[in-house]
Amino acid sequence: MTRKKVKLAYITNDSARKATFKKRKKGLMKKVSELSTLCGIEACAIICSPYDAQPERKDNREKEVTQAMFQCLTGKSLQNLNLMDLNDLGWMIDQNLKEINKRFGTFQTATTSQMAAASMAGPSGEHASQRAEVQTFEVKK
Amino acid sequence: MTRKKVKLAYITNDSARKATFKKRKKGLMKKVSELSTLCGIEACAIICSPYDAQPERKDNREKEVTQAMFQCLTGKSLQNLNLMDLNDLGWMIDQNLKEINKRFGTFQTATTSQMAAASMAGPSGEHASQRAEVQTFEVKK
DNA sequence: TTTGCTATCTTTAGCGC
DNA sequence: GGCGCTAAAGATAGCAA
Repeated sequence: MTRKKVKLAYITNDSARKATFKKRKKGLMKKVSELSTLCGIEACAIICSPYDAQPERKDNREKEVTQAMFQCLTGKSLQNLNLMDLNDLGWMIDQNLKEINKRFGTFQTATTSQMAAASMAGPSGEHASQRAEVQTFEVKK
Repeated sequence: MTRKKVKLAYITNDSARKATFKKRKKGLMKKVSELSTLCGIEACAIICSPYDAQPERKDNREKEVTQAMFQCLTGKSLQNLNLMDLNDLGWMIDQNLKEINKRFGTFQTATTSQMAAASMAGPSGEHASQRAEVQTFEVKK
């Protein structure tokens, strides 16, 4: 039982990697929660994971998604957002910022838009199926 | 040496709380890093902290800041952003979104803007001195 | 596949400097 | 204030069912 000390390298075995991911994600969530409670601060972890894939959902969730996003960035009320889905977050941000950029070429978020669109588009538009949770929140790749 | 088991509650003693914060933040960063390496995923932690305050810096850092923000949200290249400053992140988002809202009352980010502005403004505009790091990144309150 | 177990490894609270 | 130490508490790899 737990003979080896951890070799800090990518776990090539699929099931072993997923098992470790699940255990360590749980532990990480607990750590984040404890740090928040003990020190009276807000904290969250963002984990971009290939797991927890779901069928696409394209319904309108902009309000929930953006609220979660900004609560995360501003560190407020994260405890209330546990496990909230952030499906299509990437797609939404991408579309919003492309729209902003299109209408405001000289607006100060123009570089943001371009950069975000570039970083999120990827080679094959895989941003359309992102999925996430807050505290600890995951983004489906 | 470590006689008590942790009482999961706010540590009222100032120096003890800060000491615990520092130790646990370090541990959390290590956990995040390990999870990322072992499972081949991108991850970051966002810690909103009252510590590490700095004199205000108002220079133009929008590009860096927004790049870090979106890399964080999209889970790309986080390893390259270790300890990058995100000074004035909150202020910038606030201003950007207020501007967007002002020009696009019916734009789909309008609710985002209002919510974000409300949540970040606070009672006394303290968002002007935010400071942050990525992986694990902190936001000065 | 998931759940439970636990020996072993890792983190960290409490101290002394 | 910070750093180093140590033992208790906590996390988890490997296995069983």
